[in-house]
Amino acid sequence: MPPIDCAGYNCPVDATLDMIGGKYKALILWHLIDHTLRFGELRKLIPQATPKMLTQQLRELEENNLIIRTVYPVVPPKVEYTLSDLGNSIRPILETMYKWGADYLTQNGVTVNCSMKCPD
Amino acid sequence: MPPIDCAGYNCPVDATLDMIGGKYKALILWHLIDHTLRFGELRKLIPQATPKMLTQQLRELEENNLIIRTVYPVVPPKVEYTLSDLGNSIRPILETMYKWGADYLTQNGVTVNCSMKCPD
DNA sequence: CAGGATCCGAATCGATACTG
DNA sequence: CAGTATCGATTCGGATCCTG
Repeated sequence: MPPIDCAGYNCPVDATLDMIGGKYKALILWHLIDHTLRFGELRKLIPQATPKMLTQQLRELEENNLIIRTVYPVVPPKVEYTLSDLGNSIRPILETMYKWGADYLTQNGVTVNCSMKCPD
Repeated sequence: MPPIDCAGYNCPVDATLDMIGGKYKALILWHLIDHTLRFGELRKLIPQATPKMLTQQLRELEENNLIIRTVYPVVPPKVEYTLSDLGNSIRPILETMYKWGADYLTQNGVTVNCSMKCPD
């Protein structure tokens, strides 16, 4: 493992955090694994996020090329979100974090009764 | 704390993000791997963090039991920070994120020339 | 040496209302 | 349906000065 200016903002770990560290980003990505979803579906899956926040997070994920936004020129409007290849490549990170977090919560008496993709 | 629902803020991935997502937390944890460090040493390793921020992040890491703060009752004051077992257990996450981030940066033309523990 | 205290501007987040 | 626009509350982060 190669050198970089550790102190700088370009540490790989920080770069990763910048990509998925946003308020609802991990949740959005997780929901999109193996699922193409529409805006309204994401709203239902993540009700605590206001439309504004959801839009913002989705736009940032799109800018980072983690997700693909497809607009169908129909009425009523239809927009679908799906993971890009880059988005898919991040799956191992989410899974590693999921496992650690689940262990941690469990050991602290929190019952983890969902796979985080549960709201199905 | 009772069961959680996916949509709630207690998804394991979010719990993990809450623990290591702070401004300099990943960096601090990374530096502490295999190293016990004093406050002043951390300051030199992470010069972009003001003392205030560094203290704040360290306190939060301590509250989450990721690090151990040892105060030696001497003058001048001497305080050492070291990873707890829980802190050590998070290493795989940091490494997974490091690898993904390094690949990403590399593929985007950013030269990653340090191991993030480089400032040695 | 290792911080605490204080001030303040910037950024984030949320609730609500409105639109093509 | 899939967002915008606006406003206000909260939080974050940095600069500066102070202390046991």
